Amino acid sequence: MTTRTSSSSSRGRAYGGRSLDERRSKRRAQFVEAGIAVFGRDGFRAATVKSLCREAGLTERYFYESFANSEALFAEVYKTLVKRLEDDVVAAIDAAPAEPEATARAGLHVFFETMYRQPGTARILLIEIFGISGDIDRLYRETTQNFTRMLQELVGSIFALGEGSGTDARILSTGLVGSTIHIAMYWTLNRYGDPLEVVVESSLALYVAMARQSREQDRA
Amino acid sequence: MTTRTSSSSSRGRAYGGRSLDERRSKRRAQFVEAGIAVFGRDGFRAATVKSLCREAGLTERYFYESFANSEALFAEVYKTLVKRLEDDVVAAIDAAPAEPEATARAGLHVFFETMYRQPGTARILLIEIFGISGDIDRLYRETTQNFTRMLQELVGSIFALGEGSGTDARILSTGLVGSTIHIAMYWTLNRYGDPLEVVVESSLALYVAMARQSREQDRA
DNA sequence: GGAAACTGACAACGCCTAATGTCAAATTAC
DNA sequence: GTAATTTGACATTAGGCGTTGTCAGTTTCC
Repeated sequence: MTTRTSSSSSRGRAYGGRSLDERRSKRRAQFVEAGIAVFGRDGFRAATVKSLCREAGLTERYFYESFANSEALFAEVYKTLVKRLEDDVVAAIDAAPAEPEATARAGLHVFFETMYRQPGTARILLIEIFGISGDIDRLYRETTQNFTRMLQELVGSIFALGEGSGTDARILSTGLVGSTIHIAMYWTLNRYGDPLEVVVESSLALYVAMARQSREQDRA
Repeated sequence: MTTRTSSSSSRGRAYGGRSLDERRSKRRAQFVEAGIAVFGRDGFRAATVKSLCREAGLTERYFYESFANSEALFAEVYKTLVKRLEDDVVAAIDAAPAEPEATARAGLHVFFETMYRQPGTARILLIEIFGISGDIDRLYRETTQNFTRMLQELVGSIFALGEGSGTDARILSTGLVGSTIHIAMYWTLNRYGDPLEVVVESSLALYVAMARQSREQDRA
């Protein structure tokens, strides 16, 4: 039992010109990058704490300083990659002509391009995420729901996914997101055998078809 | 080094009124059923050889008689469940009115009903299948491609997924299959919060929309 | 300059698992 | 009936992994 209080001056002093918080968060970031590399290359199952430490150039001790276990790191890695992708997609959408189809095309282009240029990211976002644990399943579900909601707001307001004949707009959006994810998965698992543009246009076609269908049903 | 040849009469005699092959294949089947139960309940990662043996009511020895490891059993379990689902879907399609939309609806209904009634099956087919190993990834890819091909043949010949504006029919089918899978996944992870019929109709709407789109493009 | 905190390399403990081996009891063939 | 095969329960081996601990060397604070 230590009597040292948190107000003690001996706690968290500078080292190497950096404060404790700075050092800690830098190490944490190193582990996240290491996780992106290792999980993307070897997969979650094959990744060990030791291999993550080796990749990060740090020791186990600092791993447990920031993460309870490798699953916690994986969750952080996943969130980081989703955030980066989301930012890129939003940036592309903002830069695109303010027209529904062009907007969707721009977003999809960035999405598939990322999957193509960063196979590790693709593996983590599309494949490794499944079957790790209940918590990770929940993370996936929440993330996908966020994306679906974003899709409904960004594109859905223009594309107008109407409800007709016993369908549900959220499920329709889920289906569209799923078609894109699955095409990406298929593309990734097939080592990117089809040209990027064909993949983008095919994926886009589903959105366009659904939008047109909804428009006609709104009219009726 | 044994000098016993395969023609020896001492090899594979009857026991309990059954031949060696019968006993072996029965044990094998027991393990497959146990795998369905355990993988579906606990997931692949949490399943151990011992737990599979306990569930099957057999010992490790017989496990290794039929399977090299738990991954091999998982592959067998997956194939078995896919086969059963495929048979059910085909049966429903054959029994449905020979009209495109009714056919698709019947198939989707059986698919989602199975996911609903057998959550373990849903978990194995939709979630556990990912990230186990490269071999299992390949199995998933091949299975999905088979389903996609079946979709193109069964429904695509009527729905006519035409190629227009730089799209590819196989990728479109992949997208449709993906939308269905993803809706099922979302539905499963959300503990079946939406009514079965709404899920079926929403999933169907994507096929119908895509078919209509293709028809119009064929005309042009 | 010296005490205290920090770092990094590595040891070590304990746990779990896959996979193989042992052996007595049950069953069958001759 | 008896020898050989089959079965089932259990032991054993070997190794990997997560996690915590040790300790000498470095940096900082006063």
